[in-house]
Amino acid sequence: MDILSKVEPRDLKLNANEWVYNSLCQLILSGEFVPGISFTFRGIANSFGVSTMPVREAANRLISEGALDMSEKRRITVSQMTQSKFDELKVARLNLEPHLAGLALNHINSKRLNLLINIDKNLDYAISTGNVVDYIKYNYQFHFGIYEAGSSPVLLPLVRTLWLRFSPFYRIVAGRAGTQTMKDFHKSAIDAIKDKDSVALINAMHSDILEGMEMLNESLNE
Amino acid sequence: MDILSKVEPRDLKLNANEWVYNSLCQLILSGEFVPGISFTFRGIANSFGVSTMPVREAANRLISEGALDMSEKRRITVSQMTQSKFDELKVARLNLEPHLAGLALNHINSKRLNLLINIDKNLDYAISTGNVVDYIKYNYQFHFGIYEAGSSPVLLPLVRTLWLRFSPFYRIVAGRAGTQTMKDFHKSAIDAIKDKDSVALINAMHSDILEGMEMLNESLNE
DNA sequence: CTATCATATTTGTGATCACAAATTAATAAT
DNA sequence: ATTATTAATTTGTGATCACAAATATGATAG
Repeated sequence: MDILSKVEPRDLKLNANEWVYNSLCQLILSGEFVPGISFTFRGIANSFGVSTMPVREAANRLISEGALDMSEKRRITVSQMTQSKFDELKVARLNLEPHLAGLALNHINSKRLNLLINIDKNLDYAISTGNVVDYIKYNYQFHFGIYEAGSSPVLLPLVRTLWLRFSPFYRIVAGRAGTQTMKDFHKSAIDAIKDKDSVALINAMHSDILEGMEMLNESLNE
Repeated sequence: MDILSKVEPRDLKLNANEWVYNSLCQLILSGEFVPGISFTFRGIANSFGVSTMPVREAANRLISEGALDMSEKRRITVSQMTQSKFDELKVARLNLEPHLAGLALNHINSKRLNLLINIDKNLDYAISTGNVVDYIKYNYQFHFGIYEAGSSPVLLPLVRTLWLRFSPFYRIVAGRAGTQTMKDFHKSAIDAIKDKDSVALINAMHSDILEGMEMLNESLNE
């Protein structure tokens, strides 16, 4: 698998293991890694042109975060989803993310608001053209564009690990339902941000997550 | 620091890095590690009688989970608590743990119930005798005795990382307020389990967490 | 006694090596 | 052609080494 072409070049100020970790995260969050795909330490190390050492640190971290599995004997795989895991992810997202958005609200300035509006425009375009890869990317950017406005050193990394777990499954959705049926509540969220209405934002995010997870859930059961 | 004497001997079926990881977790969760205490990879490796390799994997994992910090330049420390981190931990706990308890309720059989009753007895004794170490231990056992009854592959590890973050601060509480003022809602929780009353259990856990975190919070501000 | 600078030590990081265990390929037997 | 058995390869794990950067130490000057 050609990995280097899909990954940011290494910033030499960063450690090799951080570079590999960030890159693998990016590949997972963008839906580049499909559930079931498998690797080896040496294989990833060769792809990145580093030794196995930084790969072990990066991959082991992702394994401990539940994004990857070390299993099926001696292979690193993108975790398979199960119904019960999915239900827990849904609960965790619904209970944490709206609150996280609420915490961030007061830190969203007009510059960031415009950024969000722009991201949402790109998202709509991706939906209308059926571009799943872009849909996944912009949806992530929209949510974390809100969350990252605040500084939440505990909740933000926690929520990121949730996204690492379900993101690989967007690809499956796309293969089945396409993007045409996708709904979101981003417009309501943007309005709530404009109004600085915390309750409205929390409700919008809750609805958005619920809608998105319902959609994913349907694909899971087919 | 003499670590080996406070740690389970190595089970040779386990990898060295898992042994080190579990041991460090145990030391953190039991309040053995106080905030600010610092280590080096080589130091820990010597304490455990292994090379730095498994220590790096274990410690890096704990760092990524937020339990340890690699900072203050080249030292591994138990993270300092801040008010904002604490508030986030409180929110996360209140939003996840009661629900986790609710999921577990139907899997708590009479054997486990008796175990919980017994743990709570030991907890009361620890409180009355001012034994903080035992208090921390039995409080952990009580909560996770409930949570672990269900199988929650997502929420349970998530919640465990929250406990890894605030547990070191019990020691500070103890040094200030003692155990005498400690209240809990374990009796209500036990009653709810007996009645198989999900709502009552969720409420009891919520109150218990709120109470415990309020107590910790007071110590944080002194 | 204090502050400054050069030296020595210790640190995390990444690469490489050794090894047993597991996987895969190749061979033989039916 | 299919299965059983053996050989070859590849795997994760842990130990060791090299090295630059950061820390600690000690000497020197005021």
